[in-house]
Order: sequence, then structure tokens, then C-alpha cells
Amino acid sequence: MIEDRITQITIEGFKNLYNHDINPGIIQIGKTNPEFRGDFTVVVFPLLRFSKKSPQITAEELGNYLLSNLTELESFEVIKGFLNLLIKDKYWIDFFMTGVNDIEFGIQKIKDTTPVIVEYSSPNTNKPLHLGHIRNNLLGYSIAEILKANGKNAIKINLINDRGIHICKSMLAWMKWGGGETPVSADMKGDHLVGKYYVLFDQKLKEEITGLVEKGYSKEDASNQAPLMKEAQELLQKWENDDNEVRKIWHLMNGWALEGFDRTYKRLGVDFNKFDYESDLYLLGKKLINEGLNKGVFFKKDDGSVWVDLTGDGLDEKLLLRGDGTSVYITQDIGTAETRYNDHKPAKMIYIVGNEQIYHFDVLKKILKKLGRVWYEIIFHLSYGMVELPQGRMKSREGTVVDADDMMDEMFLTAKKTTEELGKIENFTSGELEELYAIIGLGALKYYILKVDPKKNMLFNPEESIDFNGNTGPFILYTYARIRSIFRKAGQEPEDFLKILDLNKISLLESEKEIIKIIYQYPQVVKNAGESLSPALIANYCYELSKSFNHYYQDTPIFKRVDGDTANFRLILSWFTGRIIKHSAGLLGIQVPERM
RNA sequence: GGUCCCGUAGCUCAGUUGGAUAGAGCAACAGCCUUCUAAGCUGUGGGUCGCGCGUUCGAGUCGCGCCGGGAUCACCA
Repeated sequence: MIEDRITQITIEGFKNLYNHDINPGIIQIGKTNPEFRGDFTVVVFPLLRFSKKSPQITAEELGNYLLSNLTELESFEVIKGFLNLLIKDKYWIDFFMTGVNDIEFGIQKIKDTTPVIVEYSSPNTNKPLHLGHIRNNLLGYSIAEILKANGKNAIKINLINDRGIHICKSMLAWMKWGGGETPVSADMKGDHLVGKYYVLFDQKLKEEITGLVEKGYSKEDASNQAPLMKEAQELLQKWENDDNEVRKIWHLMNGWALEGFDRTYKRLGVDFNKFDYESDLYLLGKKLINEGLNKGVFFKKDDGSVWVDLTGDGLDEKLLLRGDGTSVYITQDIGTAETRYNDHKPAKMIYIVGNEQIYHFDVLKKILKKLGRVWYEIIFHLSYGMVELPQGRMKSREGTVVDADDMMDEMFLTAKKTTEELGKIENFTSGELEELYAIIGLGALKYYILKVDPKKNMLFNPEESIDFNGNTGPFILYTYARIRSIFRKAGQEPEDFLKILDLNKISLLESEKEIIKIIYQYPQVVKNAGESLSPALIANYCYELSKSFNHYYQDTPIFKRVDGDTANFRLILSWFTGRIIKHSAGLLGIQVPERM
């Protein structure tokens, strides 16, 4: 990195010019603002206390020192307290040549085999996935890919929340009113069928509660004593007691839900290294609760329920086990964390879970700490923001959710409609078109979601379809397709041009240097994205690069009407750009088309 | 009420560890296909970075206090 050289020689310069040893930390090197001439800018203000001279003079003196000691430096210019450095084209051309020959450009070559666990998706098996889950899945998948590009051993785990009172509700409704309906008989995806009964349960329960309230019960009593609620709770106890009949139905309905999820995952293009099932792990949590009781860090109330007192940590008392002995959510999370730690000894356990559960993870870590699990510190909750609709957040039970499968259908149709309107379907087979629509539709959706900073809430308006122009996924795909098209027209593959590439006579256009400089940043962007676990950085970068290329392409002939060496260079520059677009899109889980 | 997150153009979002006159896209308007894909490119208009005080040579960025919005504090997950 040339920045490191600038830093190093600046330190040297301060020693020679002013006889001061300065700390590399205070040397600020940034990109030069586009309105000025230069590639990098050294901000001299923080250095004045060492030079004891005015900003102008200090910058001049440092500039001259750099000019005679940094061979890559072409010239410099001082404006106010800013020392703008212009780097020689040769440096950029050399970088270009090295990068283009590095087939793994941008990714970390030093591999770290210590596992980093990324838990994401983690659906409940009582209802289908919605747009919020899509955000979760895309973030999880992308973050794992970004970590891999940073040389980490990312392990993707999906924890299936397949037990609990919510599952029992769907089961109960199906047992009572299902009439033996199956996904086949109903011609419905399994997860949607199970979800249908979850909603039905809720409706019937509400009716019961209303009835009870009319009879004079308080709202709270009515909710607690509604027969359906009691039945669901009994079902949960039977389940925990391994009741054969209950387990059979549970197995059946979970199977439907999981089969449905599987199809959604495949279509969305996400995958996992491992599936954990809450039903397998929740008992471990109970064991740890006992350990805590024995150690005296938890306590039991008269009704038999188990609690932990976190008031000393600024939180509240938290329930760990119900009075009837059944587990709650956090019970199994304690067991799961312990198992994962023991099984993998990971450097980090990243949980991709919505920001509504910040408190939950706070509690989890504090509990593990109380149990003496010092590794609680490796738990990192990536709390992403909600996807909101114009009328507020999505609510499954109120039917204000955007279903994941519907969403993908819609994106596919929009892609189809747009492509047809633009008249770009000639020379495609119908199979190729299907594939193209899927790539474009999903690309638009994924980019739309991932370009937003994960921790921020985001708005989705179903009335306005996701855009295909401007700062969008299709824009990026289009740029890639354009580049591929160039090679079809040029008649040879990039490697053929690379073989005969001669850069000796090339002088860079501003727009070419601009693209090379953006490519130059790529490894650092990948690194930043890995450190901050933010696919948004990759998305914004990919857009920036695409935009820059489109600008270039608009008024620069790539291989027509230019001499051979220039054409070779421009072709290879286009190829390199395309490679970075494809790679960065890949980190987002976005595929690119050969044509569109 | 306690804790946490957010507030940047009409809308959706960027804005590196504090640096130069705060950027994109959409929407609006005006242009550009006889040359490699116009899902593109160029231009115009649009801002009290919620408000105030402070730290600093310098604050959208850091600190404190307000205002507004959201999340959470369940024998829900």
C-alpha cells in the first residue's frame, strides 16, 4: 500500500526536517477531494505542533521532502493545510498489472482456521418466512461470505426453533379443525399450511377471550383462562413428557414447515453448514439451570419457577424455567451456546438476530457469566433493524406481513415485465429467460436490502415496486453484462488479450485512473466490511465501481477505433472491473448474468 | 418511568479513525442512440445534517442537555 510508504517517509521527514519522532497514528492520509488535483492528501494540521511552522510552510517542506524521497510521487500541491500528492501513472499501471494477474485479488490469503460461527435464519416452524426473515437470511449469508473472504473459517448454522408454545398452537388448531389436511391435499407449501393454522388458532382464541370478557372476566384473566390457551399449554407439557401421539403430530407438521423453508432457502440462494434443532438442545439448558441453582446463582420461587436476579447488573429478574417445569426461550439458548462453544471452540459466535432482542442477548451473556463461562465474551449479537411498512412494523398475526415467497414471485414478475418492455428477449431460450428473470429479480431484492446499514431500520413500501434504475441491483448486473458483451463482440476471451498486453506505451485517461483507484481500494473495503460485519459497505462499493465504469464506457471506445495496445489495455481494464463486480456481488449473494 | 437505537434534499439511503464548498439514487425539468447493450450517460433545481451548548485550528461525525420517532423491560419467541 502506497499510503504506508507515505506515512513512513513522512515520519522520516519530520525526523530530518524538525528533529521530531512522530507517531504514525497522527498522520492522516485520505483520498484527495475530486475538485483538486492529486490522489492522496496529507492533512498537516495535526503535525504543526512538531514543525512549529505555519500549515502552508509545513506542507511545502514536507511536500518537497516526499518529492525527493518517495519515488512514486509525481508532484504535489499545497492548498490551505492540505498537502495533495499526485502519484505517478506508473505506480497505478504497475498496481493494475499485479492485480489483474492475481486471481484472488481482494481476498485475504492468510487463512485462520479457528471457527467463527454465524447463526442466522433460525425460523420458528409455525409460520412461513416474511420480508424480515429475508433481511436476516441475506445478512447472515453475506456476512459469512465476507468473513470467508477475510480468511476466516465461517460456519453457518441455522437453529430451528421447532418446539415451544407457538408450535403447539398450530398443532392444536390443526388437530381440532384441520380435518386431516396436508400440503398435498391443500395444494399448499407446508410452511404456509402450518402458518394457516397458527393464524386460525389466534382467531379462535380471540373469539374465546372476547366471549369471556363479555361474561365479566378481566382481560388478563380471560387470556390466561381461555380453554384454548390451557389446551395449548397442556399440549406443550405432553410434548416435553414425550407423549407419543403428540410427538407424532409434531413431527409431521414440523416436517411440512421445514420442507417449505428448504424450498424458500434454495430459491433465495442461502445455505448452511449445519442445522441445530431446539428440540435436541433444550434439555441441556435445563441441566445448566440446575447447575446454577446448585451454585446458588439462580433461585427458585414458591411456585417452582426458576429465576436469575440481574438487578445488580442494571437489568431485572429474569425467568429461566416455568412453574410447570417447561423451558422458555432463554433456557435453550443457554444450552445451545454451551454446546456450540464446546463443539467448536470458536473465536466468535455471531448471532444474526433482530434488534428487538438486544435485551435478550444482554441477559444471555450475563447469565453465562454468572455460570462462570468466561467465554461469554465471544458472543456477538448482530442486531439488525426491522423492515417496516409505511403503516409500521409487520405483524404476523395481523396479516400485515410481506410473505417471502410472494416477494420473490413479485420480483421475478417485475424482472420479466421490464425485460420484455425493453425488448431484450431475442436470442434467449425460454429456459435462459427464466434464469435471467430470477437473477435480476433476486439481484434487485438483495441489493435493495443489503445496501442499507444492517443496524438501521429500513422502509419497504409494497405500493412502489423496487426500482431497477439508478442505485440498484440491476444497474450493477447491467454493467457486468455490458462488459461481457464487449468480449463477445471483440471475439476473444480476456485471457487472450492479457497474453499480448503491453502497457509500456499506455497513458492513462482520468477516467481510467479513476477506475483503477477504485479497484485499488477493494481489498481494504473487504477488510472493513469483515471487521464491521457490514455487507452495506460492499454494496455501496460495488455501485460506485459500476457507476464509474458506466461513465467511462459512455465516452471511451474500448476496442473499436483505437490502436491495438490501447484496445488491449481497455479490454483488460474492463475485464478486471467485471471481475471485481462479480466478486463483490458474490459477497452479497448476488449472481451476475452474461447478458441482459 | 429505566435501558438501548435512530433523526442528513419532497422520498429512499451514503458519508472512513473528526478535515477542504455535505454526496448518490428516485421523483421533476432539459439534453444524448449511423460507433462496443439507452436497465446507460450529461446537465439544472432541491439542505438551518432535529434543536441548543460544549471540546477542537476544524464537528454531520466526539461529549452533555432537550425535542421527535422506534425497540425493549412477559410463566412470548
